[in-house]
Amino acid sequence: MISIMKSITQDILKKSGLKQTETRVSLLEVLSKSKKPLSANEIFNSISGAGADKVTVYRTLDTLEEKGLIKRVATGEREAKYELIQHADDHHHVICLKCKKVADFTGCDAENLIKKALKQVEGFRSVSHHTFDIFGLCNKCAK
Amino acid sequence: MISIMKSITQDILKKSGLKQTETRVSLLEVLSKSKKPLSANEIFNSISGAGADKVTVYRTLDTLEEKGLIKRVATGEREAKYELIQHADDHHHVICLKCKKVADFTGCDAENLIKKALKQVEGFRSVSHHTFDIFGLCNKCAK
DNA sequence: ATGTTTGCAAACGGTTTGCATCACC
DNA sequence: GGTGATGCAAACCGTTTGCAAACAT
Repeated sequence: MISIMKSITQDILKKSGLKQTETRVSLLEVLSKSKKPLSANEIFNSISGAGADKVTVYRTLDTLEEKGLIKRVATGEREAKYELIQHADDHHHVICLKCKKVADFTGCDAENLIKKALKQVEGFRSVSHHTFDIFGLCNKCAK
Repeated sequence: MISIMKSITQDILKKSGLKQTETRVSLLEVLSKSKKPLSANEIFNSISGAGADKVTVYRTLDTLEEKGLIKRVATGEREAKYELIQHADDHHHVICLKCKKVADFTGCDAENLIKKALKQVEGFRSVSHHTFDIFGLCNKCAK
C-alpha cells in the first residue's frame, strides 16, 4: 500500500522533470494522505522526523506549485495551505468571512468555463487547474 | 463627480451599519477608482496624506471584508490584495504560476453554480460573492 | 453618554534569501 | 562530474495586538 503510493508519487516527479528527493516524495505522500489542505508548518511537522528542513518544505511547495502538482487554497487565513491537484479536481469551498469555517461542494462546470476563458485571454495556451470558492457569513456568524 | 462617489460610499457604509469614518470612506473611494486589486500598502500610500495609519487600513480591510463590501483576491503573491465586490462581479482571472502575470476574463455561470452549491452544504443560507480563478503557466514561462 | 474606531509602538510569525555543502541522474 | 537541491542562520516584511485617546451617533 505504502509502496504503491510511493511509486505513484515517484512517477509524478519523474514526469515533471524533477529530481526525486526524500522531501519531495514525503511531502507528496503527506498531501495525498490528507483529506484537507495543509500548511507548510503542518507538512513540516509531519515529515520533520526524516530530518527535513522547514525552508526546504517552502521551496518544495513553490516548486511543486509551479509544476502544477499542488495548488494553494484560499482560506482567508494568513498562512498558505496546499492540496494535491488531483484532490482538487471539482472540489470547492464555501467559506465564512468571519469565522473562516469551510464547507465543501462539488459540481462546477470547469471544463466548459475554462475553454471559454482561454478564448478570451492572450498569453495562455493551457492551464493546470482552477479554483471556485464562495464567500459569505455562516448561519452562526450571520446572527 | 467626486461628491457623487462620496455619497455612494457613504450610503454603502450606512447600509452595512458601519460608522462613517474618514479612512473607511477614503479607502472605498480608492478601491472604486482602481481598475485592479490593491494591497494594504498601496491603499495606505494613496490615503496616508489624510493622516491615516497603516494599522487602521488593515483593520478597515478586515471589517469591510466581513461585511461583504470588498473581497480578497488570490494572486499567488505574498501580500493580500482587495477589490470592491461590485467590481468583482463576474470578473475573473487566469494567473501564471511562475511569473504571477494575470489576465482577466468574464462569463462564469455563478448564479447557477452557487445555487447548486448551497443545496449541498449545511450551515450557509446565503453568500456575498465568489471567486473563479484559473492557474497555469503563461506561454512565456511554459517554454 | 457610550460603544466604536483610531494611533502608536512593539511584537509576531510566516516566508524568503545567501551561501556553502550535499545528493540525484 | 555537474547541476540542481538542501540545511543553517539570519533577515524580511506583511500583519496583528494591547492599550489609551479620540470620535461618531
